[in-house]
Amino acid sequence: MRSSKNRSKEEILSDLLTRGVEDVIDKEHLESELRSGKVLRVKLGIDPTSPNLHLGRAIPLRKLRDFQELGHKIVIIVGDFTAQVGDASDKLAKRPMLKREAINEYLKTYKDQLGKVIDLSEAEFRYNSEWLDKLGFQEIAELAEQFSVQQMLERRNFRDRFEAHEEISLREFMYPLMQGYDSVAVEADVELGGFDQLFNLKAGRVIQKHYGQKEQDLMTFSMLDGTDGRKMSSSWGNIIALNDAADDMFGKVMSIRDELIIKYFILCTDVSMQEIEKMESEIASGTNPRDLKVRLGKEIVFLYHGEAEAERVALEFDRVFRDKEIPSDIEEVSVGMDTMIALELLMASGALSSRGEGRRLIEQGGMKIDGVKIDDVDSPIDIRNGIVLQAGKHKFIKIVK
RNA sequence: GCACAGGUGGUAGAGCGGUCAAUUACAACAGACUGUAAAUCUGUCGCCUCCGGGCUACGAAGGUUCGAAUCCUUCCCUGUGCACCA
Repeated sequence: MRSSKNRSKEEILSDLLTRGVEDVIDKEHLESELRSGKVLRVKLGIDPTSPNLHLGRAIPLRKLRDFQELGHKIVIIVGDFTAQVGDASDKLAKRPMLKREAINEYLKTYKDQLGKVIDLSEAEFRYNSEWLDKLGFQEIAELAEQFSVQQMLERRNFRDRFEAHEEISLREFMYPLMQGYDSVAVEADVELGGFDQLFNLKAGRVIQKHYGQKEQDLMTFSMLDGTDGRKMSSSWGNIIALNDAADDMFGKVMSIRDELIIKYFILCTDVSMQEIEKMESEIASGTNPRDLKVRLGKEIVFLYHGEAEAERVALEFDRVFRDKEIPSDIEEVSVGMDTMIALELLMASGALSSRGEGRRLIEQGGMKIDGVKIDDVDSPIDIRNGIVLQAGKHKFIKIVK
């Protein structure tokens, strides 16, 4: 875990309850609990539905870290059972059920990723198959009794689909029940989630009450937009993954729209709110957003790769994209020839998947050898050891014999 | 079970006998410009090509036709409505 800047408890506390927060229920109760000195059990459910966690998913994780720093116990529910069922929260249409093998596959990589944000050694991990596998129909029926169809249909994405005559599977109604039952199983005091989780989190309160437990408080957070401006989601392919290589991570941050900069600062970095507000007014008064975005990129890379990498990567980015120089560390490909036709060389470099694509790239002026544009598909290239082939803006390959 | 609607390229979603490798939007890629891999603008966006064209594609299999993503048959799948619900 990369610890946050030195913040006082009071600072953590005020950030915790407001920064990037959409809802807190019950706010007064939670606040007094937090000040009571009691150790709270703070739950976050993670469904292993894709191999990579991303910055959006890291938002509640970062909140968990805050709770940890305040001395509370965090409980990560790995939704190995629920992942098979599929949540409807973030989908307009229903989600496919995942195969068990796929889930296990995804799970393998999770702990490393989680460890970048939270302190694993102090976290409690539970798999919800532990209790959900055992639930019988009797009990499920009892859970279901806690909700009416009308209540379910009040949920926005169910209602919309209902009105549009689209399918809503009964299975999807079950999901909040399961998630709620998780809260009972681990006796959660607080549950966190994205804004889209509000309904599910509330269901947890109802179910806990049914089991005679104290109702959990809940917090939801703003959703993060991805690199293309749509909500960050693995299925859109617009994610910045916690595992992304430092260069890639920085580059992706630089490719977000300017309008998202502040939101990213709030949701994905430890930069203080005062400072963020200052930046906001700087932007308004005409500061070049690029500079702030660079700062943002560094802050984010810092969190997941450390300070040295953050500095390095920012310099590298300037070198390659501002000054148009050649990256310092590039892939090498060896070709066993003295001279090659441009297209053949391009294909041999492995940078592209089809020859048509290669032709296009050359015709569009995207192929360079040692910085010199090659504009004819057929032009012969002398292969000297170490020449640098550039295929478009991003791909650099060193050619060796 | 009955009726209806539908299955098209990474996604959404047009096309409804030839002019369809398939409108458009988003995503992606390239170029210009810039402040960056922002924004904007331009171009590209199935595979191969000796740039003439060739090949494979519109759920599957057959069929009609000189010619089908488009019509017919069967099958598979999806959704909605209705019926059934002791």
